[in-house]
Amino acid sequence: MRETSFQPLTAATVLESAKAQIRRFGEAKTNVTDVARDLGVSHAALYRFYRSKSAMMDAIVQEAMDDEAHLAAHYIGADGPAAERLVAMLLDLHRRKRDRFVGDREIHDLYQRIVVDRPDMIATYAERITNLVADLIDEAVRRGEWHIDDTDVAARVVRDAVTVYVHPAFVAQLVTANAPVEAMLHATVTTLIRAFESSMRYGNMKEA
Amino acid sequence: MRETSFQPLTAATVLESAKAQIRRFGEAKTNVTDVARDLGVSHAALYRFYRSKSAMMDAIVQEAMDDEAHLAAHYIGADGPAAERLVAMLLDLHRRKRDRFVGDREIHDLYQRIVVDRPDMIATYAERITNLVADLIDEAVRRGEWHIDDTDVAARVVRDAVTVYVHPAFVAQLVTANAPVEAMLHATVTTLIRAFESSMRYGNMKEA
DNA sequence: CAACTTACAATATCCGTTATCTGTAATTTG
DNA sequence: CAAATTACAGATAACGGATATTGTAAGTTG
Repeated sequence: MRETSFQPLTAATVLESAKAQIRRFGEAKTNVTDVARDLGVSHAALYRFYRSKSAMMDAIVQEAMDDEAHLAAHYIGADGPAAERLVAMLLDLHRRKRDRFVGDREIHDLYQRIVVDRPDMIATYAERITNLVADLIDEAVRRGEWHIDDTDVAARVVRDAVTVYVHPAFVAQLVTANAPVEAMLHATVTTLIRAFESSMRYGNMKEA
Repeated sequence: MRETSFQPLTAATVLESAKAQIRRFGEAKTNVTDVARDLGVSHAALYRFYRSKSAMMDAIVQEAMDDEAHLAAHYIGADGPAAERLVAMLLDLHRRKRDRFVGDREIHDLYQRIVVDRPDMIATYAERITNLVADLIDEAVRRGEWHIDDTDVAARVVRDAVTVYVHPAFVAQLVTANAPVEAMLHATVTTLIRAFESSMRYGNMKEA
């Protein structure tokens, strides 16, 4: 109960209660009346902050996505070789997903549902991360570490190649199967980097 | 109706009728009674060939998987540079999935369900394809085209990197979104090949 | 009057009943 | 007697009325 430790009702406190409900009972058994009861208000009060229940669910996942983007952004414009930073960035993104699956299962399940039900949200998120990768690649090219004629294509190659390590459904499967995920992610990224170091000419590939 | 053009009842004819039913009505509306009626026999007769309805569904997808493996095997031990053969092999695998999605939607949907419900079947299939990729890589290394210290790791890197282009759910999404899938697949595989040409040392990575 | 509650309409979910389907075994047929 | 059918029991799914939930709008309160 949030009610006991009194807090003003805000979008953030509503989201906290919603997450708490989902963690206890799962998304399926979570209804806005229970979330409101947890906050000590009527369910209608929550519609001041979210115009629907699904907007609330979306916001929870959006928060997680923002967290991941922030985590990844940390490696842009930082010191050290681009190769090490790219590996670290993608490893971090993988670990965030894995940690959610292992330690915050119900939220992970919600995230996974959104991946299916909201391709638009996922596309926006994917583009955001891809742009961060593109920024890192651009730096490496400017610093002369890598030689790539089309850094946008290179960024999308990276994104597609590591999707399997960051997509909630695959992470769940790989972790469950006890696969050596980090080693494989490392091998994959190392391979891409080798190509970038050796110089990649993509020619005139048309945009997405 | 298969009944008109008389054929002996075999596992293959049963599977044909099952596929025909699924194509017309979808998996959900397909029952074994209808499949049997289409063949002009009682539903119990089918249990001689498949010990359950789900075994029948599995067999349909297994047939598709076998077809894909056969398609891929074609490129092993063939003439021409390994780079061209790897690109062609993966492009073929992608196109088979895409063609099913575009021209045989109900069977594609069944395939996609099996991916979720039968991770064991998928794992076996994935390993089979990965082994073919490993064979092709081995050849390239033996012929001195590529320089790779651990071809099994390399094969798994290829598999993970192109999963997004051959996984039914992703193919469906990419094709629906009108993404330049073949160009991206080509860019991805080209990148991996560049690394292989330039020489990949994976060191002592532990097995899956 | 901003923040909330109560009241209510529309929608979705639950659940007990009914019907259908699956899988098996005893029985028939060529 | 091999191959199939008919008959049937258990499992699954479809149906529909009762219940709960969502979302809105009118009303209440500090």
